[in-house]
Amino acid sequence: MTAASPAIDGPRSRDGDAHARIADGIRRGIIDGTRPPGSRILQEDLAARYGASRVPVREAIRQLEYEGLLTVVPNAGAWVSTMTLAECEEIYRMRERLEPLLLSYSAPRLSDDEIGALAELADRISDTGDDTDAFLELDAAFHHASYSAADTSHLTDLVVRLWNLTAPYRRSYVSSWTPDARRIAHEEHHLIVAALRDRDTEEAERVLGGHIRRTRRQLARTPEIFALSAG
Amino acid sequence: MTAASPAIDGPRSRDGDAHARIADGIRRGIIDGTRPPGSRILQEDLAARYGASRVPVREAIRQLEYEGLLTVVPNAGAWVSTMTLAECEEIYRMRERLEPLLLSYSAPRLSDDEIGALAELADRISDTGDDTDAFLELDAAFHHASYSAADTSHLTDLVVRLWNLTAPYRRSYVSSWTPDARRIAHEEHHLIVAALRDRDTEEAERVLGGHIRRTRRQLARTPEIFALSAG
DNA sequence: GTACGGCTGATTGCATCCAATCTCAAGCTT
DNA sequence: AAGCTTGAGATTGGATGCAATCAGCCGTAC
Repeated sequence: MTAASPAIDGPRSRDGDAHARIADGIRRGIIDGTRPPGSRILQEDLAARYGASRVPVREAIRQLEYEGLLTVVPNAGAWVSTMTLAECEEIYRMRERLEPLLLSYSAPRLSDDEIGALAELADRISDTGDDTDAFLELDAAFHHASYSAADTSHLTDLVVRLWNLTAPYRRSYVSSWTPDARRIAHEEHHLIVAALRDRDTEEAERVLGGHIRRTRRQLARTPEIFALSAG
Repeated sequence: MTAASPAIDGPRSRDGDAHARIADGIRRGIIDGTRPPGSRILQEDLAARYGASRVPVREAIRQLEYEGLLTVVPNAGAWVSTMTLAECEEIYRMRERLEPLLLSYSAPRLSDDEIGALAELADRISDTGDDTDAFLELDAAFHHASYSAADTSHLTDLVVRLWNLTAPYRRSYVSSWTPDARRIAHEEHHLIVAALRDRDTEEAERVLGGHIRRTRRQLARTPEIFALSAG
């Protein structure tokens, strides 16, 4: 009864991370679109899927609730959170102020090699054409790498969390971009790399802030992607 | 065995909020100094104190871990998080960017009456003299009230969370202020009120940002309050 | 005198079990 | 025919119990 999962968790031992494994799994499902906004989360399903009991599942659900990814109604259940356009804009405004700050921590500590890798990533992003999945993956890698040298804890976590919150909508949003909009995004990436090369942190902050601000304003012009969230 | 707490939780019923009650209790203890940074959190203690079992206690611990208030080590236990000066400065830099944003949401929606109440609060803060406890309470009330009209969700929660994270250190920090430093803080409160009265949101943002920035720089000059955290 | 290994108590991680609550549809009343 | 009530099944909330792990202590060997 306990383990639907075959043998992979054989040790039945207490690594003390069952809840973390489960939370990671749910989170990944939300980010990659397997669990769309509004879909139900059943404790027993997850327990079976991860070969655990409902206790660590409940801990994972509680954690994801506080990350904002799940909405829990007492005695009723948990659902993947849906966002309104206004909420999504709120997140983007927060990112607009926080990510330049994070970049200001990271930029002075990036090595020349790391900046070179960023330049290469920016090139590859420019080559993605209209392949949305490729763009999403490389775009996340680019920004993440640009922050990688920051010796911050809370700020880094928060920025990742804000990315995750909007992840379910980013796919349909990005796929609606015109070729022109894509081109501008690509150019902004190259501008960030140039500013980092110049060791001009302020300029890098400014370009990044504008990058996020521009995507926010564009988001406001595509409200239809939030209509289907009610499921 | 189950209930060491006398009778207050009599209904034994499942409101579905046992974990929330417990989390609130621990959080309050951390904020008011009852549970100082570094102090141990025992699951069974809490279960007894709140007349619950360890299951909801664990959910509460998971939540507070996510908020950053607790540090959990697998198979070992949970402790109230300690912060270094660098971490605390990081939090202040985040607040420096986020609280003006939150104020920009709230300011246009504050009624004249609410602004009048803020003015009165600012006056009362000016009268606290060197009563640190009174200052802390009124200062929190002032800023909270200035944000109260914001129709935001994630941003509001986050700002509260950031306040809570530095709460254990704010008391000893504020009590180290010179009369001059206190006077400047009081004046900044009045300047914020004046900007709100003028319906000049940008100016209010600017003053608030400077207010937080100034306290951050002052914090950097009193590193000794972080020494006693290992306790 | 000091370092190492095994033992005991305390504490955590997780599974299982039971009760309370919700959902939803069928049947009854008006 | 529409609305309300009632019951069964599904699902969650919480309590209890047990195994795994950790911290500290004592005894022993060198």
